[in-house]
Amino acid sequence: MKNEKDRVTIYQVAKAAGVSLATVSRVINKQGSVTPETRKKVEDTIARLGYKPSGLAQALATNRSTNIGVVIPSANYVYISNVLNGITEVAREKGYSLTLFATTHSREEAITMIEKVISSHVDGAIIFDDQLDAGDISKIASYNVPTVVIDEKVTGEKIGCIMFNFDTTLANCIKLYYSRGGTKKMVFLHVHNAGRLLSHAEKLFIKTHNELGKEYNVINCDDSYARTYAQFLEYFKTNRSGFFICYRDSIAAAVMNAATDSGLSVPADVEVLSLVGTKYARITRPALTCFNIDLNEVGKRAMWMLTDLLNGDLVEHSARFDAILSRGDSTINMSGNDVDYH
Amino acid sequence: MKNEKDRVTIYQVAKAAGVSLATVSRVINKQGSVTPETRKKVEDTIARLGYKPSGLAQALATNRSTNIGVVIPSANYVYISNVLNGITEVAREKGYSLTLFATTHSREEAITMIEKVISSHVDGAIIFDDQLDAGDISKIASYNVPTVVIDEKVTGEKIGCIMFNFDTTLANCIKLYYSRGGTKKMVFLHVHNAGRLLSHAEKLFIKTHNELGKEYNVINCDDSYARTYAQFLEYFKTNRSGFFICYRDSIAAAVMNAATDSGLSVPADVEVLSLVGTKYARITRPALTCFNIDLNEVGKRAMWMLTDLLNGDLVEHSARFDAILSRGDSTINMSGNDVDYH
DNA sequence: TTGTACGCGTTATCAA
DNA sequence: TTGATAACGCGTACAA
Repeated sequence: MKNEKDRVTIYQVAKAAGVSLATVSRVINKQGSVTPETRKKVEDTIARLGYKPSGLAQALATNRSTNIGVVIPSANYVYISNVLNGITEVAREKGYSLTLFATTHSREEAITMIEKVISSHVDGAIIFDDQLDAGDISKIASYNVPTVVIDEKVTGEKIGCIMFNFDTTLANCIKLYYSRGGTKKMVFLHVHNAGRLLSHAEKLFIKTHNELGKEYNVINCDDSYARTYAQFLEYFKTNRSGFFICYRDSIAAAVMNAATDSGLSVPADVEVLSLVGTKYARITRPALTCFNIDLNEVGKRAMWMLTDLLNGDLVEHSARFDAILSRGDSTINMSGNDVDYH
Repeated sequence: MKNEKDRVTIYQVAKAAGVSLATVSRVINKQGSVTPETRKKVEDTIARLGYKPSGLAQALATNRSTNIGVVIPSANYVYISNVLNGITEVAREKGYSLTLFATTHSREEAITMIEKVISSHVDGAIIFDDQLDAGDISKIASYNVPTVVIDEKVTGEKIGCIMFNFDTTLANCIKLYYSRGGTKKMVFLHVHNAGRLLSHAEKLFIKTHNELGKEYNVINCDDSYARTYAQFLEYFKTNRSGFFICYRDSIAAAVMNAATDSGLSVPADVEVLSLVGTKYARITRPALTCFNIDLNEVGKRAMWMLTDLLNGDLVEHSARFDAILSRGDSTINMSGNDVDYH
């Protein structure tokens, strides 16, 4: 079928088929006009030699790589892989490949990734990384790389953005809780360096409590199930109640399991709410009440916006996803919608 | 196509700095010798013009793209994203970018992805996809693309593979269960088209039972928490006991929750075991007994093997990861290790 | 130390 | 319908 030596080039195909390489190119791209017989001759030699055009050379010649750069934190979270998955789906549909640029928690590294994205000659980029601010995004766009940003408000000719809105839902929840006679003290679990979504929620949590004149608490915890579970096993030895607002399902489950394993009843003694809910909120017992944004859908939307941007017909450069309260059994007085996690 | 604003090229930098483009190239790659002053002059112009070398052109010229192709199913599973994450970590360390080729359940699509990998001119590939068999892998390797395959036995000059071993652990578990006086009927949950790992486990399950002369059951179910949960809510109306072996945590949790929500006790009435365990096995109550392979580690190992392959010094072309029984509270007579999910 | 010229594998523009 | 030939942006022997 093929020699294990060098790559078969278009030139070798041309030579073997006894035509010019221009003709081969026409056959490959089904462009221009070629005699059916020459076409067949060329196609046969292509098959015989096992020739595959080099995407690299094609991209260089056409200035189109059909490749999208994706910048995401390497943190192994379900909701991140949900976003990635949504992007993947639409990208496949539209014929784009994805080049992954995974960042750690360091901003320096994130900047490096931006440089790589620019160098990599991708047709566009989707960025979902807290380390990067509007300035960084503008920079990448200034290099003529159409970009869609997730969870950061940036606008521009070649920029689209998708925003999350947890604010309304969270504020409503807190108010509803107290208006329905909630008496447990509300506790916000602070995770260091967990991104702007959480710190923003925390600010809102505090602001709302101040407005209502209610007491609250903020507790530091690790972004790890095991450690948070251990921490709260200790915690519940002296504290026997509370309403805990947690970053994501794992953390919420840690608090909840620590509570039940300490002989407390959820939600009678302890109530728990997860901010970034995933399908795993459904497998705990009790099921977790959580805020939900369909992050798979967010990924799809991001990729759609990007293709529109690439085609020059994106009209609405900004989209918003509102968090929906998905009611589980880990809270008492929250009313919310049912969310289908398929 | 429309003309976009032109990219700053090495040639423009050379012209602006008053040197030849070879000199600029030397500065970029820190190769050859350049006078400190010329170097500074060039570096300044680079900064002033905001020049970024084109990875495409570099790759074409050097025949190295510093890019690895990754073929994985698009199914949004935790264990897949764990593998991807492991690959990502090491790739970042070694200075490689990843190009993602996501496949659906169709074999046809998987083949297409193989073609794309070959075309994309990547330096190497990591493949984790059940749709692809040894022949497909050999094909990609015949195009001189060093490849590491996960969960498929393939050998070759430019090929490495990582195998999973669930067999020993599963067979031992089954035998142990009966030898310790297990009386519940064992039930294997068959999921259609869920890949060779599961179908292999199923065969082994049946074989072991036949050898022991024990009765067993196989039940079809969907690879979805919600549907399996509903199915078993129905099931437990008439069946009040059993030992269920499930594909992954979501499915196992569905069966377990359906059992407890039907008033059954786990593990007294119903025992549940998850084959592909993840950290989510720890957040259910009772905690799930599961088989565990550190898939993050698998991803890392795959990438390590690939870099060795690329450097021509891979000695052991084949690696094996044994499943470890991680004991939870969803079974009675299983002994196993503690697994740290960090 | 620096510059010239060619190659990498395509596409695209002309003539023929 | 075909075939030279010039880009595309860069690396690199080789020469100066």
